[in-house]
Amino acid sequence: MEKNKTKTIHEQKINTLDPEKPMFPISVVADILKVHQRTLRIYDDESILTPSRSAKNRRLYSFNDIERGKFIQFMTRDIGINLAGIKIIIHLLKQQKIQPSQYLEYINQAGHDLNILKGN
DNA sequence: TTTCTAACA
DNA sequence: TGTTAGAA
Repeated sequence: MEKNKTKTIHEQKINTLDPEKPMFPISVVADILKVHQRTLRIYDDESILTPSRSAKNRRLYSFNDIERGKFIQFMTRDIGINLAGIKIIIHLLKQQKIQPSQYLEYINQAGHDLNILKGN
């Protein structure tokens, strides 16, 4: 019937939902974040968003990587901070062990507190 | 066909 | 930031 069924349903479910599992190629992420692939490669070069790599050296982004990407876009587009600033902020968030799923909430609150939000 | 790096506009 | 050449 089903070939290659070497894992239990339970294990497969865990794999599917693991937010750190590298799954998406650069094209998909660029589309989701509405940025050029070039931009994602620059983030990678600058150690701002560093996906893992496949055996063939292709970038593979996880759900958490995409959350980090949304956060980066929010900071660049809505707050107007540059990459040097983003680099520092990400470093601080990491130190404080803030999870990627909370990045947007965290920085949005900070933006309101400081009245530095553009638009919205 | 897609992604890679590097370089140029 | 966007585009492209050439390789893999």
